[in-house]
Amino acid sequence: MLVGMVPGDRRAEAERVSARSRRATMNDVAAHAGVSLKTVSRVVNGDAAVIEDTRAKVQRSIVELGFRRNDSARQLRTGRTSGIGLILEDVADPFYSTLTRAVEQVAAANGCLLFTGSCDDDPGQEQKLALALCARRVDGLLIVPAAADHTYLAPELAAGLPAVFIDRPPVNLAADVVLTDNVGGARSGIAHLIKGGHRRIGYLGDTPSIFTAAQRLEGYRSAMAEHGLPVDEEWILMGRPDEAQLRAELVRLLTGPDRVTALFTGNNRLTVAVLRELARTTEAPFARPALVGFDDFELADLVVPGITVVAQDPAGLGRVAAELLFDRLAGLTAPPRRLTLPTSIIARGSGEQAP
Amino acid sequence: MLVGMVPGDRRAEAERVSARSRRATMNDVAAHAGVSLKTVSRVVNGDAAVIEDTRAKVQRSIVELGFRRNDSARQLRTGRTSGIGLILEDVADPFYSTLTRAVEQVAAANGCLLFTGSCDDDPGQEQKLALALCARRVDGLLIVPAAADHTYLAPELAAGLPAVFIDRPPVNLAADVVLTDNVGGARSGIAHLIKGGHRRIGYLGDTPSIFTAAQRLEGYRSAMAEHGLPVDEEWILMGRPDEAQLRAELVRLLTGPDRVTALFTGNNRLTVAVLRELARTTEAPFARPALVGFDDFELADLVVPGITVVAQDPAGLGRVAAELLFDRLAGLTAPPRRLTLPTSIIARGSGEQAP
DNA sequence: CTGAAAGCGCTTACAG
DNA sequence: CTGAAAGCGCTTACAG
Repeated sequence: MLVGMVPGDRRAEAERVSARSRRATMNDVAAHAGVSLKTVSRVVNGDAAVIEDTRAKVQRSIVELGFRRNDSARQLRTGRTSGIGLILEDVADPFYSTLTRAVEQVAAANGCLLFTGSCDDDPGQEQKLALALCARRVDGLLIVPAAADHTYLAPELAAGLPAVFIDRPPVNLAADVVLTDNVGGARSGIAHLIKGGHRRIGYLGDTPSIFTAAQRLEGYRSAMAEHGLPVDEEWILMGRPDEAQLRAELVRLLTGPDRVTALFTGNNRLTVAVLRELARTTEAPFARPALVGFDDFELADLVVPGITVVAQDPAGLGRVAAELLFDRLAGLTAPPRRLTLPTSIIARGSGEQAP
Repeated sequence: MLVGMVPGDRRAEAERVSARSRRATMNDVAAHAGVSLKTVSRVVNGDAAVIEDTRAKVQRSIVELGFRRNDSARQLRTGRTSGIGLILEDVADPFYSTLTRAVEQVAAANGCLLFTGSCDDDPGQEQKLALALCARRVDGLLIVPAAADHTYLAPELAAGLPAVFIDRPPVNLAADVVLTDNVGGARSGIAHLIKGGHRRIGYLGDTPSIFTAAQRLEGYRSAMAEHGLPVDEEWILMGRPDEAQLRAELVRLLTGPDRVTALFTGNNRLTVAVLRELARTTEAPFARPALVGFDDFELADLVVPGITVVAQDPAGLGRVAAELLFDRLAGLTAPPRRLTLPTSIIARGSGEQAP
């Protein structure tokens, strides 16, 4: 008992604590209604085989006692949790939040709740989240992976857990995966610039160890090669530069006799970062380049000129992956599948600028 | 057995099914290691009081059997799920996804996983999600409410469930809530326009039944009144117009001798919708008004002119609410609290345009 | 330092 | 249409 409590407080606290530690159970409801535990279970689960009179009596006891079924017990008995987990880089990123919403909708349609967890591209965090979800016995797992090795999941998959990877394939693990056509998307974006007359095209991509970043760079190289254009390695910039670095690199790329006339940015963060730098330099030391970005983003149509993008389908990735997961839960047995979603070019002006 | 299966398939399927239905338990590990169930429990939970030799033996059995603790059982026994739920309008909206990320971080810091659910401002959906989470016995609930009545949660709170409301207060229920200073924010935005010389200011807000929409409108009215400016009710537009309606209303507001010289938009969806309409009408039938929007958004600095906003702190809302929730879980007993987070004006050009 | 027994709150399998 | 018994896989309380 805390210092300064009066007797009334003591009772109030005892009630609070006991309320917290003990809610009405089916047994309590059964006793209150004068029926058996099993009959309460039938009523709670909407089992038809209960006479209306009994049902009403039980229903009254349920309301009176504030009973709500404890799903932890149900989960333990049935082995199903009606929950799935989604692990991604950062739910605050519009790409991932759109994907999350699509997953949520498929989950809801299948009577499942959704756990979400951001791992910030940290392999350790991914593993920690994934195994925590496994311990909770989620019915399935959806992962935008950060790890470079997924053998840690092998025992879980062997035990029957279905997992679907999104946007990047699993490593050292056989599992379903849903991807964007990164190579084809980048290739089409570069081809678009080449068709517009550009022959010297700079490429800014994410850290090359990231699957999608490597794929998109490959698309760039293959498009250039297809059109018989040489690539100067100085035109390629991979990583996550800070503002100052980016600005310096842009100056380097966009000035001098060997400058590029167009830029391709490998994801929307890079596109926006480049836009911000270009906007800051109105008294620019360089001519504004043509620009095509991988990934659409809100307001891409409202800046001037509008930004031409290679659009992915984040909602489609989430939806297709979740549907595949529920196919597995419904009993689909087939070798791991790899699905690839197409991209589309949305021309808005920045990519149609002449050299 | 499916048609076309060969005996090998049958065994494979049986193994798959049995793998799904039966994982190694602590009992299995105990038998395998030749120790008692309790000792396995001690090892799994990192209990110090186990001699190293025993610990290693158990650890080996755990790995060999692919054991992972079943948290459903643990949850049933302990009454704690180490999970919290977050219900909001739409996780794909940047405002909510930012908020979600902040909640996730606080949850992770407290060893909790996070359930998220979007209810699309549908009261029925909110209730369904909330009660499903209650049945799972989440340790706490975070709600951006859609419902106009929360008595349905009273039995749950009475049973000890802590709940914190975010962005909008609960109705007919005593619970913690974290709000944005909507009245003050809108008032400061309007005052900013008035200081710039505007006397005729149009107001576009969300459906007035939404708490924040009503509060912000109140801020508009009070700022106008404070400065002795009359408000023509024709200047006020509440709701969610489609493109054609919005365009018609903008033409009405922005043309003629009685036109307004500035607009205040009550949320970022309206701000963007207005921007889109203004951008479409380069051969506009009206002069471009000054514009201040409630809510910041990405790229607000990249359109021309940059958009002046009254910025909220979505991450702050999520963080503060989650911290309050964990304070309650840590035993804080105090009357329900109402916290209000301040807004700030970010001037970028659109709001500094002269009448 | 280790273990045997009870029990968390449900559903399952079976009986009548 | 209704019920008594067993058990899901852990942790708790207690004993030695």
